[in-house]
Amino acid sequence: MVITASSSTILIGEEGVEIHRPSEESTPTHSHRRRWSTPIESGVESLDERLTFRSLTDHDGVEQRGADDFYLGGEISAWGPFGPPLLKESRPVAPPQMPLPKRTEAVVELRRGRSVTRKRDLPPYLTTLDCNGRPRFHHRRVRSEGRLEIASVAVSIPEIVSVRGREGLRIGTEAENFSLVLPNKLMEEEELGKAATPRAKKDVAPGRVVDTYAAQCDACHKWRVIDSQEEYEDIRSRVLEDPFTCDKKKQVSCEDPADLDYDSSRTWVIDKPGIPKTPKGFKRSLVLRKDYSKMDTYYITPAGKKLRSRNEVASFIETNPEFKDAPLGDFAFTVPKVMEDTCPPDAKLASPIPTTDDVSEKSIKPKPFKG
DNA sequence: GCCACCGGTGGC
DNA sequence: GCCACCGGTGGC
Repeated sequence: MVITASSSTILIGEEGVEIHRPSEESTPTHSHRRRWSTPIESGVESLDERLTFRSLTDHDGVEQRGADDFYLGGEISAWGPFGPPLLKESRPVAPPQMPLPKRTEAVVELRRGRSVTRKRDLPPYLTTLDCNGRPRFHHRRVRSEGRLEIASVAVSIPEIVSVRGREGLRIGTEAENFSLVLPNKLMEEEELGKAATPRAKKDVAPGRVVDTYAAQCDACHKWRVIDSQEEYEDIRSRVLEDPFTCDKKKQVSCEDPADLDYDSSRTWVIDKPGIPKTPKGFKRSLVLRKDYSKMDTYYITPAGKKLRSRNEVASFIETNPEFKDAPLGDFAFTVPKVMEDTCPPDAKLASPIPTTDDVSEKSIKPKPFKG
C-alpha cells in the first residue's frame, strides 16, 4: 500500500534563516503518491475509517494545518509523523522520546456542513521498515479539493557527497581531477589575492567538481566530513550493511558539533548507497553541469583517459588486458541526485527550483482523482 | 584534432 | 519519468 518517492524530502532555507519543518505547501515534489481515500463529502466508510483522521477544516471552512494534522499515529517510525529529523538539525536527536500525539481523541469531520464527532481506535502506522528495522518511508497527509491523500516519502539513506557551489566559496580543497590540480591552485591563488594561473584547457571548470565528501551519522544525523574520496567510497560501498556513525571518525563522537550543515551555502548532491569502490588505478569523477541539471560520471584511467560508460570501460579493459582484474561491475555510472534546494538561486536549472507556490500548485496539488 | 560539455534518446 | 548512454559540437 505504499509507493516510495525517489528521494527524501530535504528542505533548506536561505543562509541565516531558520529551517522549518515543511508544511504541505512548501514540501518539495513528490512524484509518487498514493491516494486511497474518498472525498470527505462522500460519506462512504472505506479506508477513511481505517485511516481515521482529524478534520483539516475548521468549522468556518478554513483549512487548519497544524503540526500534527497529518499525523498517522502508530509505533513504527522512530522519528514520528514527519519522518527523520531535518538534516539541518545538528543537535542530538532522540527519536524514541519524541512526544506522540494522543492516539485516541475525538475526530471531528465536516460532512455536508455539520460536524460529526466520533471516537475511533486508530490504526498502526502505515510505515514500512527496512531490513534493519529502520523506517523506509514516512507519510504525509495532503488535503486538496476535499480529498485526502497519503504521500509516502522515502527516508533518505544517510550518505551524501557534496559539491561546492560557485559563488565566492572555496573550491577544490581536495584535488578532484587526479592528474589536474590546477583548479585548486587557481582558487587558492585567488583567495590569497595573487594572479590567477590560467586554467588548462582540459580542466573541468572549478565549482563543478566534488570538493567535500560527507557522511551523515546514522545516530545523531550530524554531517561528518570524510577526508578522502577513497575513504568516502569505502563508507559508501558498505553503508547499507554498516551505517556510518560519528564514532567511526577518529576522536569524534555524536557530542561534537557537526562538521558542516546541509544548507545552500554549498550545492549538495546525494549519492546512492552501495556503489562499489572505484577499482584500483582508476578514479571516479563527478562533474556538475553548468545548469545544475545533473552530474556526469567518468572513470579516469591511470593514463588519464576518460571513460563515459560501461561499454567504454569494457572495450578499454579488452584492449588493455593488464586491467582485466578490475571487475566491470565495479564501474558504476550512476549519478548522484542534485539537490535543487541547495543550488545557487541564479542557477539556470533545466527545471527551475519550485517556489512555494509552484510546490503547492504543481507538486503537492494532486492529479485529478481517477476511479 | 582533441576534448569538455551538452542534448537527445531508447530502454526500463 | 528517470537514467544510462553516446553522438555532436564548439572552443581551444
